[in-house]
Amino acid sequence: MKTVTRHRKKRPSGGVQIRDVARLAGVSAITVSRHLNEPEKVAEKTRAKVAAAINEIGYIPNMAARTLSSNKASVVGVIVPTITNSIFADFIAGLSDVLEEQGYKLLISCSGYSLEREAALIETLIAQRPAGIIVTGQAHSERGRGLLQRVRIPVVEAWEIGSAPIDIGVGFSNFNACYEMTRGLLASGYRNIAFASAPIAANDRAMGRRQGYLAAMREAGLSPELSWIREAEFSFGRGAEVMGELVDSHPNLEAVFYANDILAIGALIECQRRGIRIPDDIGICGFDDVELAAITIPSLTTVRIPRYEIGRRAAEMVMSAGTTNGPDGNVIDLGFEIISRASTVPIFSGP
Amino acid sequence: MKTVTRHRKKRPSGGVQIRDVARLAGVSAITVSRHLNEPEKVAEKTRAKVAAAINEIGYIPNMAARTLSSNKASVVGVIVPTITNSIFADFIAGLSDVLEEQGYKLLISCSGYSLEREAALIETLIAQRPAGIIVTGQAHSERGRGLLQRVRIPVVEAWEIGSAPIDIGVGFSNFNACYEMTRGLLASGYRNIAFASAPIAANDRAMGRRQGYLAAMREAGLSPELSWIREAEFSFGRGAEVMGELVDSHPNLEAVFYANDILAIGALIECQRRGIRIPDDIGICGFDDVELAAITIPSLTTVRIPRYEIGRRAAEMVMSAGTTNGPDGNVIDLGFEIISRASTVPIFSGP
DNA sequence: TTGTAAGCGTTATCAG
DNA sequence: CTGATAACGCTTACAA
Repeated sequence: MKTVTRHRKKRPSGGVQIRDVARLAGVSAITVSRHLNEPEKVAEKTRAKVAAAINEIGYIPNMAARTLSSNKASVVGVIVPTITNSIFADFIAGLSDVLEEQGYKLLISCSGYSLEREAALIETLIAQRPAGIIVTGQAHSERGRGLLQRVRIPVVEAWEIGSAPIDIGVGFSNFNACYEMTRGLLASGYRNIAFASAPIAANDRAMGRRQGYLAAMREAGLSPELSWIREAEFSFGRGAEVMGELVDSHPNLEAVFYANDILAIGALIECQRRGIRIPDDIGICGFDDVELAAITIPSLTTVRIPRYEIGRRAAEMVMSAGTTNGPDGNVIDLGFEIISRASTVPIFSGP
Repeated sequence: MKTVTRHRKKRPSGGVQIRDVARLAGVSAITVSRHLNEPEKVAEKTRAKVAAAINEIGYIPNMAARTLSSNKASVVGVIVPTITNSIFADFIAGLSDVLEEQGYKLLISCSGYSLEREAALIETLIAQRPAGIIVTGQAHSERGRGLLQRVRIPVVEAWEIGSAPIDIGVGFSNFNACYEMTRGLLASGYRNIAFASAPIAANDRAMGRRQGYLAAMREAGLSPELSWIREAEFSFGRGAEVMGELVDSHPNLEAVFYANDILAIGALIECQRRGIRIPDDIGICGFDDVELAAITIPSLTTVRIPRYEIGRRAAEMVMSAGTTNGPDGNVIDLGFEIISRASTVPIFSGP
């Protein structure tokens, strides 16, 4: 008879494991696991021993193993167009504050305003098996949308709630916000109002804002020509350039509505440079209400949006999904606020 | 004799697995794994079958399992004080661009300028078993430092290279940058120069900047009293307030060196409000060279630092660690540049 | 070039 | 309240 002796193929292991803690504490691995995850199910005395052992050898759990074994993730993924725009930084701060409190980590990706790229990022995000996914806007490529629909975890679409969300929507209506601001400008006497936003391709928020402006203008019997509607990359410099172009080509220009404050502040600076008086010669308003908008000279009329709060609520929805996830409670409108300041004549808004 | 029949305890599984792909393609799981990780080791025909199967059932790999099995992570962790400060947003953009290109995901945490919090975040980060860790600065709590020293993955300390790094340092000397700028101000004739920075507790970059200023001043035979040295939270508003305080209490004030542009621009606005002429009455300079600094009126003299590049290089160092990780090549000085603009008299710097 | 078996570090399950 | 065992989905080691 032949005896085959097989060597245990022990692969080189990294650091301290749960069984090392168990051995030291004189208990089994599962008890250590319980101590970590359901301490109330472990006797006081055992708990003390385990805690001492963990502390002594500096054990740090392996989340990859935990995720695999329990099928419960400790990370949440978020995709924003860019982290460089401060509104998304504030948004992420909101997410981060809630998630870290709950012991989750945040996996951040930037799509660069490309829907194709977004879809690729969604896929690599799903590969990480996160507890939830938070994306920006409701516009996705077909593939991206398909992935989000099939994935079996909470999906939050943040920043735009115009359409029905795939799963959960948290944000405000970009259309309504710009519609209201434009109505305010019209009510204050402005007629020849130009509009500039970020490029609208792959950006449903910018698109919604433009549509809101157009709807209010048309309602007032005005039909802005194409030359009154601009797209500009997000920067002070581009805001300044657009202002110059508009002033040069439209002598009858009365106001410009910039769909973000950075463009608007660039415009403010360009006017100061050219000696154009704001609001006497031309009214300017922005969107976002960044810190700077309140202290420029003149201060900037704008739309305040709850950037940080959108992050918080989005994170909370991911955490509580399954609990509150009724077919009705899946859209959270956090609203907006018209902030009338010195860069326009006073704006009266509301019903 | 008693026969014990054990049921296979099959736990409910989530989605599509590698074995489903294998079955469909008529190969073994390991072949699918190879197709994904080392495609050159799989025959052309097999590859096609596997690719078709993956596509057909929409297989997305499980990174938790891959990480556990291969002991190779697909995420990198970074800890910054806050994501709201645009310099860290640019830094993260640099990290992100390199890492995503390499197929890695970025795990971001914010310490809120607390070293205790940083240590806690380092621990939860290590729990994720990332491929590397990138932290801000070289100042850490004892516990945080211990964790970083013991962890067996690349550790990059970014933004300050004053001391010997734990593993790898990428950034510039905050001391030198402020020393040079202060020398420039002195060489241009300013003597009564005030200095304001972010709070220096738990912030070795701010501390280094202040020390650089002090060293240059002392070298010039000047010993600024405490009232000339300020700390202010990062905001336009605080910059404006500090400017007001300095002007009110120091009639002989000639210049203010703000250790970040946001404070400096707040000061610029306060001066415009008060009718203080810049640079005629007082010189103002900043630090960081944010976009706005170039277009304020007057434009802001400042120190340009390679924020995005620091991110890129930090990421590259994490990726290549082990390859290039000699005892000498572990500090990368990306330098800085004095940018003389209109908010001071011209600054001549350099040797 | 492909396949088999074992193992990665943890937790679910069931037994005591 | 505690423990033994199998399983999570993938990759390494080794074999064919």
